[in-house]
Amino acid sequence: MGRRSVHTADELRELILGASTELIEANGLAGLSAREIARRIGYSPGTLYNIFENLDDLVLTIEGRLLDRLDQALGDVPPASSPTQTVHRLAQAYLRFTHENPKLWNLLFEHHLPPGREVPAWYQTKLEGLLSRVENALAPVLTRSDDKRRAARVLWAGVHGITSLATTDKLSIVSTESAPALVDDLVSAYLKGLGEKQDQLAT
Amino acid sequence: MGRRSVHTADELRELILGASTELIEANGLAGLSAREIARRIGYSPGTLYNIFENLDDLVLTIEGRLLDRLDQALGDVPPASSPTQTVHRLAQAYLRFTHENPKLWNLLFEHHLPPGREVPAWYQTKLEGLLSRVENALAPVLTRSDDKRRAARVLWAGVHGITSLATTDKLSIVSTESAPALVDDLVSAYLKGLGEKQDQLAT
DNA sequence: CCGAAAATGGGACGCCGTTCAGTACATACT
DNA sequence: AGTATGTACTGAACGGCGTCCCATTTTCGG
Repeated sequence: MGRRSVHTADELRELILGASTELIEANGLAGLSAREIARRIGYSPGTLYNIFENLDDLVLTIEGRLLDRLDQALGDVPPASSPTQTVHRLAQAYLRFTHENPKLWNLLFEHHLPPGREVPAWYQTKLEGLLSRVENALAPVLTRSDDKRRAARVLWAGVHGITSLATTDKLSIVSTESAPALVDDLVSAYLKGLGEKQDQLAT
Repeated sequence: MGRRSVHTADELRELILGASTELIEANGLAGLSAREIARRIGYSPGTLYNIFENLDDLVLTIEGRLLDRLDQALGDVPPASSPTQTVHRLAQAYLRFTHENPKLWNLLFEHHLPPGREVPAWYQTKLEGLLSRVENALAPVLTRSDDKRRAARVLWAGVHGITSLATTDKLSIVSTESAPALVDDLVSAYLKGLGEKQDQLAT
């Protein structure tokens, strides 16, 4: 068979990404297969390889879009009266996002590149963009940029840890329902502790 | 071929677990395959299924032993002068353990059971045992058992988040070298913040 | 209208997990 | 010692997978 031209390359690309996303939302990374994608969109497996280098490339594309969506969700958070409150809002928005897209979110951690292959540069850039949202929220309260960097990373990792344990079947040390309370507790206690430390340094 | 009886069932079990562990340490879960295990130990793939129900069963067994090893490592941590210091030591011991066994540790999060299958009861028990080590360390400083539970979970999840981001290729928001400092920062600021909260409640 | 380029299908290769019938061996019994 | 019994084991088979590639068909430029 030859050129069908019932879909443009871009349309085909979106078809593939759409079908892939559905498969992942249904069954995680394990539910994804080139053959199943092809079946769903009515093309043969080989066609996928005209558009994506391989499945890893496809998955990275989906991950990129997911990071964009999270960035947008965090961007939609209105700044609150205090930096502390803003961080709380960001953390809860992150939590909400992961809760609404659990399988897709897990993709970021389920998926590994084959040994030796590096993550693309734009991927790292997107992550830094997300982190900088937290850093900016912390700016009024932490002036030293090293402190800001560290605090943002600790908070990010902490919230990630909670959501990661909550959305993973394999050990719910943390239940889905308790996650928001834990996140609040982490953010408030950690920031309070940081504040006290600063006071000590100031005296 | 018939019974070889060059190895007892227990020896065979250990051979299989040993080869599997090596494969995972080399290439993560992706490096594990029933056929490759069989090749390495000089048996046919079918033999594995006399001893383990399937690969998931085998992997869960490895995970169980890993959790036991971590439990032992945490048990070897000597109590410090203050509860806060003890928690610091526990956190650093956890970090060290994951750093020394990165691929094996990642197994806990890479591996998912097929949909519908639940984690065995002993697995949950082991996890609770680990958590209770943190709770016990917090006991002198947090009397309300709810507070203890929450604080232990937040700390556990927080440290997990940091190590998880540090040991994952796919985005090193956190570098391996900076992880210990982040863990210290998290523990000290969080506990300080908790202390202040308590003071407030006491007044 | 024809030739060239491009897109696609479909089969092939070498993997995978898992199952199972058959076989060769060790043991138990006579 | 010889035979019967049961079991540990093999190896092939099934249906799946990712990826590659060639033949074919269709579209487009001239």
